[in-house]
Amino acid sequence: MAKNLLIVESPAKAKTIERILGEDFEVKSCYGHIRDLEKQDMGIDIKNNYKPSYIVPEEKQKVVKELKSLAKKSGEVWLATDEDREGEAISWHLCEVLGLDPKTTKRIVFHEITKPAILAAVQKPRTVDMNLVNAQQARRILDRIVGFELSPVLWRKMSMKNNLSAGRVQSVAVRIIAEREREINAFTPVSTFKIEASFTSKDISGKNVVFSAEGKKFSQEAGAQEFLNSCINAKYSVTDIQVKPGKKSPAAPFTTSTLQQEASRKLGYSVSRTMLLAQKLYESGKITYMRTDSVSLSETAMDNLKAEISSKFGNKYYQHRAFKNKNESAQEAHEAIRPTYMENMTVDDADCRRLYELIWKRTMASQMADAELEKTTAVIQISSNKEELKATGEVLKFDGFLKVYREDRDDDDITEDEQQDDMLPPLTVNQQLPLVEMRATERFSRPLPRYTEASLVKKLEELGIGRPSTYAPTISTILKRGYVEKRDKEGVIRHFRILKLKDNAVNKLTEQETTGAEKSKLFPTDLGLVVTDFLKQYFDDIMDYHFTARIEAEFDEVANGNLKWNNMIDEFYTPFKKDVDNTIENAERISGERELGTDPVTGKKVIARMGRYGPMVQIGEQNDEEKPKFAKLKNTQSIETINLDEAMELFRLPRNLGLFEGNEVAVNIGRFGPYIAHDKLFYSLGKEFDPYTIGFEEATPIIVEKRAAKQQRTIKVFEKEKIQLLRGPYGPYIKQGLRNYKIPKEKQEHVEGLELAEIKAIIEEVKANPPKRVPRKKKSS
DNA sequence: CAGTGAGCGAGCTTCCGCTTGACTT
Repeated sequence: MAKNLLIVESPAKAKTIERILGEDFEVKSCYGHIRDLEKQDMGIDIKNNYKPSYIVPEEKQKVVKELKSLAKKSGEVWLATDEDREGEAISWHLCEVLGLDPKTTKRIVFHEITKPAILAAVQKPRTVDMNLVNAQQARRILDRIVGFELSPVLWRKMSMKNNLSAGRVQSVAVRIIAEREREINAFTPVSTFKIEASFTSKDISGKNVVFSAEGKKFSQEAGAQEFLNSCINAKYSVTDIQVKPGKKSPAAPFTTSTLQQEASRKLGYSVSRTMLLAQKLYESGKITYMRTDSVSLSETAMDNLKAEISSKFGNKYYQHRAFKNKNESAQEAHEAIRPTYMENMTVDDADCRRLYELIWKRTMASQMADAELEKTTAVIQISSNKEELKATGEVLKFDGFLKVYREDRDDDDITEDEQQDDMLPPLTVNQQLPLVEMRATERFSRPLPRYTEASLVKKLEELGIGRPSTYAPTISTILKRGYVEKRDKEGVIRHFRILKLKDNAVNKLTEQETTGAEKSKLFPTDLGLVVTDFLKQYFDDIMDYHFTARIEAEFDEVANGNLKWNNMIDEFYTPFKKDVDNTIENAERISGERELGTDPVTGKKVIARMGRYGPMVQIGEQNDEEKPKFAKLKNTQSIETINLDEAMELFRLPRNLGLFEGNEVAVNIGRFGPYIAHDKLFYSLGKEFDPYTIGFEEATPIIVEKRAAKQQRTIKVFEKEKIQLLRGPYGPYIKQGLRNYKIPKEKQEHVEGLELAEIKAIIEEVKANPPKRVPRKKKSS
């Protein structure tokens, strides 16, 4: 009898399942979706009740062909795609393409790749759930409509029109970044003076140790001053000691989002790097599937963990825990991310090791006992006034899960008053405490930090926007489109005041700190800000943070069979299309224009705005008799924050530094950054040079050095034929005009001896057999 | 590689969500 054919989405899963099911089944993978809407006319027949037209994309034709021929030969086809909306749709598309009847074809589901789960699934097949499929079609069609209607609006209305795009997910992601930036710009720090005193007491071994206690906060320096004055010559004694038990519980096992967050905080990985490494671990069978929103573990895994924890740390450290998903949008088609075998504490692959160990620890900790703490608070009385001081300390009584893992937190989750509690020395009520010193330190409130890739993912997940498989690609998209940039920001120096009471005298001093420094954060570009404002103005519905949640509720209604998908789409499309048409008709071009003031020399208006090639400033207007002068903004500047002085500074380029070897030395900023132009040649300026201040003495050595370096790279030149023999980073090569030609390996050894005829032959050879072009790897974060 | 900032308008771009692929500048 012919074998059964069982189709899953992932090839790695196929292998495992084939082992479990044995001889009767051949298990194959369809590699995700096999069909998509065609691009012509959006792939949707609006007039015909939104009828979708699907095609098998080029890159999927091989898989589809193979599945078709296997299906023909097989006894029965089983559909085992993931148990979620997308998985159901994939099963239906498979029916359509393989000529199977969705009403009778066996459809099975499982959430975990374990023998009991899969054998149980095979025992109770169902058929494709068309309501769920329709919910997916509605999702797909709505996303296509939003993306393919909105993007062209941007092409029409933006002066910078190079493949701009808009979409349900990406545009809201940019909005999140844009709004945070504006909050930060609008933030005014408020300072307070916090009282902190340090005392000495004896520890258990009788040694004198210093500990600190905190008091009132004052909003003004005068209040703090007055308080410290009142403490001169005061005595301090303990009036009360309270000891309270506390506990800490471990976090749930990893989902895609929490893995990305922790790998970012603990290992400094970008979201895409985390996913790349996780994919490698998954493909080599080391961890379970890495694109998941589920926090649950399989029974098998739980048993495995119990045994592992008990044998490594003892029964006391084990605690059974079943985690529930707090996230309403979760579809839970898979397990949480965990090691496949807990007995493997690490992996050989050095690249993957740190991520694996992180997953191992988090999984382990999730089934371990709470950590037990003891929190001590001592109240300290001041003899000369009514205020009290409080000293707090924390002692770990039982480490529990902290033995293996401690979760990191984002800056914005840590409240201002929180502090790291250390141990207190043993204190007794009525004990007199000698004061070391008391300080009132000025502290400034801080704005929320800018988003990292990972904290953006966290925010998107909270809003139910995007899916585990799209978090990393979404970030790549908004970076690639130039809506957002990932970069560092240097901090600025700020002074703060300290009032110090020591030896019965109060003194004032000023210290400085760096504030506002950020590393690898997401900043909106002017393009991102301007496009966000535009979309918010004309499409506030789609830009609403809860838009996705709202339509998800409707997709659920479709999935439950209470709503027809075409009706749902029509309800959305009719008003949306009206907005699109109205915007195209009436909206002004997007410029983000901001008037900065007037040029002190000419008295003309100075304006910052978006231009054809990016953000810029201009003196004068288009209609003036004289053409306006233009200058590009620096990378770190923004239309929103640049002031008149900074703008005028930009017009100082190009600068002429004088004559060198009889030719002018000019400095300017071009398409590729700052450069020196000299004798028709260009020399890029490194980061260490500032084009606005660089002088003749600094500029000429750059010319000389770069020229020498170029000489070194040049092996031979044939002026007449415009052929150069050069040394590049990949070895010697031939350059004729603008084209480069690779020199065959066997001839690279003696390039110096290559003659013109031989070189020409190589060029002809390469032209005749052009090297296969590999699609350039997409730049990812 | 290294200007530009306006308009004409051919032909093109674009979405989200599933999944991995394969090779030389």
